Amino acid sequence: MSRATLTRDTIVDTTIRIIAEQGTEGFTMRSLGQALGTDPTAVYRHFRDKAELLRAVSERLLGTVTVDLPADAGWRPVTVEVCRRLRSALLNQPQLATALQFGPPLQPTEFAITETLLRQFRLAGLEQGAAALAYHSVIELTVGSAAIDAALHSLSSRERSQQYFRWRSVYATLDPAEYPETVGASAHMYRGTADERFVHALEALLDGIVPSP
Amino acid sequence: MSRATLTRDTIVDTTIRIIAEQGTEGFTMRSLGQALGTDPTAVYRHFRDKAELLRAVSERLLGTVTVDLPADAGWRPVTVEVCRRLRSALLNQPQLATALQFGPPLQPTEFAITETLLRQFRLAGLEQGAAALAYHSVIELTVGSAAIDAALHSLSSRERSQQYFRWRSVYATLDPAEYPETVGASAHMYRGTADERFVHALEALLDGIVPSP
DNA sequence: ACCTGAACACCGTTCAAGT
DNA sequence: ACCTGAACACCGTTCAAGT
Repeated sequence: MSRATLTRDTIVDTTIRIIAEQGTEGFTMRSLGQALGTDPTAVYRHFRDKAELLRAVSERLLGTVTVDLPADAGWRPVTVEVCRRLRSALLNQPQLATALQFGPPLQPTEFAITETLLRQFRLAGLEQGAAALAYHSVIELTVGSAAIDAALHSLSSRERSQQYFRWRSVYATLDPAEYPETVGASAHMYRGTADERFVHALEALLDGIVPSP
Repeated sequence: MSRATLTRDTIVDTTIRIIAEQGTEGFTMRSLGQALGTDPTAVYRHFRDKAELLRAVSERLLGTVTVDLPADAGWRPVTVEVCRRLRSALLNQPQLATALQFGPPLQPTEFAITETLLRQFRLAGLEQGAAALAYHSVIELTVGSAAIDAALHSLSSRERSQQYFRWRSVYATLDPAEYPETVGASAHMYRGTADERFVHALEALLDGIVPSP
């Protein structure tokens, strides 16, 4: 398709598009070669291996997380915004949310995320040690939310709603003698969007980290 | 090694052992066949495919999460214990924490986890809708903590500590002009064990979900 | 009834050969 | 300097053949 000379940027662009359209498992070096209109092995001129390519992809995706943040919104809205963007970026590359990465050795954009979040917690009045713990806490929640939602991310919002509906039905039809609470709460499970549930969880976590006066 | 006739239980046992020793990527149907002393394809007599085998593995691992819980410890210690056990089980099968699964269609042991957690939140005084949201919140945090820690899980505790030390050093040697908060908090990052950090985050989340009176 | 082993359709990656 | 394409060492899985 894309007919220009092969560059790292072109390759990263195409990789992101393939993963968005076909999911992680649909992306292979051969499918990438076909989308680029080159031999599959031509990519190895620009990236040492598949892992380095995916690292470049994550660098690109995470680069959007800390740009153009509202300047004077206060620590809490900024924290929520950064975490929502991070979750969204992770959804676009399940391999990232999944494991392996996270934790240094990181890339420049990941340092920017760490710095931004730590700064918000310091602005909220936390000491350095408490800010570090708070940072680990929100990262764990964000990664988990993305990992759970990743499987449904390639679905349309309509299909996603149907899937949630189906899951509620599964809970609703369990044996009420054995699973009374699950049956009772079944209508409330998987309610709203995954992003809304994530924000709710994040707000509760922030309430616990920085109790309001 | 194991010389008995092939059964589903034997196969699941051996799979868990291989994943524990060599990690997820070290487990292949061929390595499984070798460990069982059979042809690699013999397993297909007992499991439709690799996915069904891994589902049986997760069923086995998650089966330990809700057994023998302290009867009268109160909702909060029980919640923490269930989440810690769940996290530990997920660490033993990174594929589970990773994605794809979670969310129905689930297996019996997963329903037991859902029921137990919902029950604790009801005991804590939450309405059904609030209990469902609380359930989603703690699951997200638990899965995320396991996913982040999965990469280091096959290391010895000594190697793990060294890794954390190395990561702190990375943060400490960043440019303090660009990353002042990260450099300042570097000594506090990745402090203690991953389990301790997880419990800290979980306690904060529970504080936010059920404010103390 | 259960296991074997050749075979198939894939992977990521290497490397000599082309232009 | 960059790309090609055959080839290698793997995968998961199928299926006819063995016992």
